[in-house]
Amino acid sequence: MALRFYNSLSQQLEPFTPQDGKTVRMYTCGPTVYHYAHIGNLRTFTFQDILRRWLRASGFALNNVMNITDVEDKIIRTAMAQGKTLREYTAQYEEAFLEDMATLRLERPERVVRATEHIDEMVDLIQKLGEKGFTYESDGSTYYRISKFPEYGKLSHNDFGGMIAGARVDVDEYEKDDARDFVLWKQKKEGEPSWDTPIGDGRPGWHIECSAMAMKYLGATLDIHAGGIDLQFPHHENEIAQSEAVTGKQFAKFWLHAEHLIVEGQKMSKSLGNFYTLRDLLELGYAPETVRFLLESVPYRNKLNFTMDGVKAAATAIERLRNFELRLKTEKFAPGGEAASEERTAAAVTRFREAMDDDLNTAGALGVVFEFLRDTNSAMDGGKFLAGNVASAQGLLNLFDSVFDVMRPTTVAGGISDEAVEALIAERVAAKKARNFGRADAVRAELDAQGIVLEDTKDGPRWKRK
RNA sequence: GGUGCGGUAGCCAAGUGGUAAGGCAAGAGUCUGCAAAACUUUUAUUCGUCGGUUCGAUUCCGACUCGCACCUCCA
Repeated sequence: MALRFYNSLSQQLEPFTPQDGKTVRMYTCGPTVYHYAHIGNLRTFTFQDILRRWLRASGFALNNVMNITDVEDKIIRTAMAQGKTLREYTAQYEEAFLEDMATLRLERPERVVRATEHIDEMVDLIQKLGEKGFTYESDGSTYYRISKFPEYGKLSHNDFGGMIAGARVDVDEYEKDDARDFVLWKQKKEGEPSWDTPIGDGRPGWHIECSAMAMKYLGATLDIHAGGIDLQFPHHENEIAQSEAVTGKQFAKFWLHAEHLIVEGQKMSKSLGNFYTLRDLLELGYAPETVRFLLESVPYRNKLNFTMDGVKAAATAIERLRNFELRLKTEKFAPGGEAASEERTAAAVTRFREAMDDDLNTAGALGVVFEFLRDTNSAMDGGKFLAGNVASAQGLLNLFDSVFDVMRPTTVAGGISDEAVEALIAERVAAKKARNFGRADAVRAELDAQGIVLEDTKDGPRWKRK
């Protein structure tokens, strides 16, 4: 089965190929930089990273644009309260966000673009919408007239026929013709940052930035547009309305939405005290790759219950993977090759690919890897895994890690060097040989204190960092 | 009220019209100077409840129930 994704637009799994057959033109909704990213945000960005990596593993090139929303009500309010310019205020969080991405090993999209640097494109788009009759002005602000776009609702599959009973009625400070209409350009308020443009002195609405930047860099029709589930409505619905009204072309072939994360079974919120940033978790002593593994382990369309037990389980699971690789690299296998082992590895590769091809079923893919680990460990114990089987097994691990990226421990600065460890181990080996177990145990304790775990195997001692 | 998602072992979590992956935890074992670590192994007659379709359903359909999300800013 070929690569396929669940398309929110059709609500079905669809086979995926980029329009030109080679390069995937993808737009991913990035962060609003008014606070540190929380673990829920990072779940979505981890999904986008997995998506990128698997597209590449499937043989496609990537052209991925991610936006940074750096102008928006909350940003303006807080920046002004702190007496800072927009840029001064957002720079710190943008930097922190990019740092968090790097820490979690999330690849940097080919282009990361700021909303404030694309005001001209937004204004241009709004003017085009105006020429086509999709806008109206009210109190100096410009709105999108949804009644002019009959397909409105096709992404969120909402019925907008009339007011929605039970839903809270929109209370906007501006006058709109229809409660559904959304603002494209907001008139300047006294003292707030603004841009003086042909459509007035003001600032852009939230939705227009993505349409403008996506089409500027990726053309009228994207292969993939991805983001968090909460953006499906109204943000993405509005992007479609803006973009398709102007181009008359389908805005995105595929819409991929990542489910939210909950913490200890509850919605994450500051009031519940279960609101975590990556920094919080690192301070608790968890390695970045442990957090990454946990975020990856549940398929993106399912809610992920983030628990401290889960983080600990993730850490142990990674240990198991690393132990296997260590064994693969250090054990002296007998010469020759075992056909059964080659077949097992080849089957695992196929099944791993099938799981990932199936809408990025990371849980299934992990199952394949762990099953492979168990069976291969058994084969090694039984002498059915030979030197000639190492390369392909390592190849499977490499394929796995090219997507999951958890094998490499995050290095801690200032630790004991590899050479020093080796020297101590050599000393212990000598002590053991001389049956000086007191000294041997002392060395082991010393290494332990340095965060080094020593393992005696039939091929001699091997070690790893905790 | 509308829309959508989900209820699978102690916890997390895949999955299929043909009789339940995997991870963690727990029990047992192997190895070892002692350890540690590692590895192996055991653990759901059962997939929210009740009906229906079927030779056969956890998997399809219906009802019910519980939980969640969105419909307003939100990854």
